[in-house]
Amino acid sequence: MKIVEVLIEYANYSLDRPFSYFYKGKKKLDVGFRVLLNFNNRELVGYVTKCYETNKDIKDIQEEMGFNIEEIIDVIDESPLLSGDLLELADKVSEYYVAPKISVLQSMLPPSLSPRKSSLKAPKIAYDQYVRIVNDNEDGLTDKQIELLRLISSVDKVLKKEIKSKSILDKLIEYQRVEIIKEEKRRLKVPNYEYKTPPELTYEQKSVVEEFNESKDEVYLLEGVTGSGKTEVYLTLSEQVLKQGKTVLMLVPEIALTPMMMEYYLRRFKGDVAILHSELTPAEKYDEYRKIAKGDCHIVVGARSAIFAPLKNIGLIILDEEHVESYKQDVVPFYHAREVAIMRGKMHKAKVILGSATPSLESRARAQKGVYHLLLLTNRVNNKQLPKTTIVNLADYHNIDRESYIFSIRLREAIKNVLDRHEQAILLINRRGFSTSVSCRKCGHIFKCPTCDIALTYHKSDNMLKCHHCDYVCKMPETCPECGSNYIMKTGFGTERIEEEVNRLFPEARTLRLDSDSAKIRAKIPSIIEDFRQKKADILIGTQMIAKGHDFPDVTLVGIVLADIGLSMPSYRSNERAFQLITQAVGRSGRKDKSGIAIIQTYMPNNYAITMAARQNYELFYRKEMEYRRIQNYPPYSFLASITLAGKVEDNVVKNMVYLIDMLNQEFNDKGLVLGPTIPYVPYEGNNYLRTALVKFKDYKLAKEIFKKVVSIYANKSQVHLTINIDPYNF
DNA sequence: TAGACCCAATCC
DNA sequence: GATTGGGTCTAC
Repeated sequence: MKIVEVLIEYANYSLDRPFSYFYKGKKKLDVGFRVLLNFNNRELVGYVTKCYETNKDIKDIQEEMGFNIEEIIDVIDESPLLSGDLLELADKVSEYYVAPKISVLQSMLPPSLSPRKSSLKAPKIAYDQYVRIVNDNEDGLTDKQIELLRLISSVDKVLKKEIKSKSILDKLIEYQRVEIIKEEKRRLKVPNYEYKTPPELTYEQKSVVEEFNESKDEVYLLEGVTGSGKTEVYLTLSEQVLKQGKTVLMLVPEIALTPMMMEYYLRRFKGDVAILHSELTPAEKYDEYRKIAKGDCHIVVGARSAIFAPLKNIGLIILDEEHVESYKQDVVPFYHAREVAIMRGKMHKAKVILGSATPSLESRARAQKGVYHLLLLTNRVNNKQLPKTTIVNLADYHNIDRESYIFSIRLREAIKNVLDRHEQAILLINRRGFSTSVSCRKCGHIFKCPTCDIALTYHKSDNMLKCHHCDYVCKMPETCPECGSNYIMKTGFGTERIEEEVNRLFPEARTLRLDSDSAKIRAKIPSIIEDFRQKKADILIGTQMIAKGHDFPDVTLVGIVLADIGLSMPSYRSNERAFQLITQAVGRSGRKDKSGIAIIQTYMPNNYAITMAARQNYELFYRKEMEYRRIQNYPPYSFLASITLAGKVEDNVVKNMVYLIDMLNQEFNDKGLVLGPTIPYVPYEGNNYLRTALVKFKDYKLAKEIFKKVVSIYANKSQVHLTINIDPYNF
């Protein structure tokens, strides 16, 4: 008989401990297996963390333990899901982020393997059936049978479904001349790109590669201006690592950029590459994951969760565009792929490269202190000039076009010039939809999301009101639900409105729009980008999706329609975000032989994030922003953690929060600053009222112990539910 | 996390 | 006296 300790699939602090069961069956069972079990009258999936053989009587065991134990219902897996090193990593992640351990395991594994009940219904291995020769003796066969036998033997193996004459095949199988073999199928179809001879590295790229090779440091920050050829450095170093017999983990930020990096890696390394990103179907993820686990490939290109890819013997981990916020998971366990990459790098003794043109302040500060090794690429590969950039002050009415309240005279003229010259333009507005808020002119009622309590955005294309935080949608009402009047007012604008405005002012222009609405349909993003690259449109309108990484040779104008969005967001990072977005967007303009221009419209023309971005001056921005962070005592000068309480009764939540803040103040004493209770930006979620406290501190170890204490106190409170977010981004 | 259980309020 | 609902407790 075996005794197992399991973690239950509920990611809850009060259940974040092992539960014991026994197993008398014959199936293989060990640490890392999923099991089906009965837990408090419910059938659930558990993850085995301990497993040992015993000869003792169950009665005695129960006596020893002090409670009754049951037998598990069934063993789900035939082999352990996670290798020892990934398990160790899971421990570190759950420890650092003060997160329930099962939540980490659940985020590490693809849906089909995740320790939760729903994984049992998720896609399984798919097989292809092949026909293969066993014996090519033609004696006693009919001519038709011989014909098929010869046909099959001319190739190594053939897909069964490609053989039309089923009855002849059946005979050949019966006579044991051929057999059917099953092979695991790869459901993700990757294009077969042609290999291109890599370009000769520039002098600068070469010296970066050399500096990297000669150094023994663990973490590198590769800071390279847009177009300085970071990708080629990644590819070169990846190739080196592969030659040493080690593997490479390449992380990219989200969908919009993955296809490009995928293409580069597939071109260079062909079938040695597995792809793992959020846009894959569960079946595809499962296949890729298994392919990696079996050791069938040595490179993984993927988004955030790919940091947990089951690669063995990792030699190099690269995070491209390390500053991008999508590396931070915004639900439990709230991990940041960069931090996990560094943890994993240490475990494997693998080097970690963080690459960006506009590094996050924390990374750059660590590089400054020598914690990371700074590598610089300062020249653009093709000596492309930086675009000439103008900031237009929207607060000055002289600048406003009479016929359009969205475009200034300057931007409108620039668009016209681009169209006249048959070049292309990109217009960026970091907000999708048509109008950003809808209200009743008569009674002032603002249309808000019933589950999140934030303003709904009007989408004209389907005449719907949508919540940009959850997936709530409703038809655009004709009358006000409060007072019945039909004076409904729409204010603010997003991508849809810009597109309409462009079509009105420039009816001859062909436009394309790219935001997460148009990207709802899978695979539409690459096709829109490709259409624009092939000049099937003159103007591309979009959100930040279009700002990153893409290279459009004919774009000579980038217009940022309203740079202020994001700056007004209540976050200590809003300047950094705005700077990064504008810098990236402006960098899209111009080509080799002719420099482009960029126009930034704003009501805050003197904001340093905007002025520094216009000049593409990272260094100066970094210094100014660091100064601000130092004065305000924000990261990287301190650690940050947010604690949120959620509950059905608002009063209750507030009272508990006040009590919690009191407790935090006592615990931290003068070693931390506790702020709150604050009503978060999304104040209401899933029928729960939310309140948040923010803690600034310098001593991480101390804070972690305090948080653990807080968690243990709140674990069993049923009125309020507590979550902790270490290094949060939205405060 | 969610079902069981308990107690009180509410209904006929 | 039965039914409903909310809050609390607990799981191996």
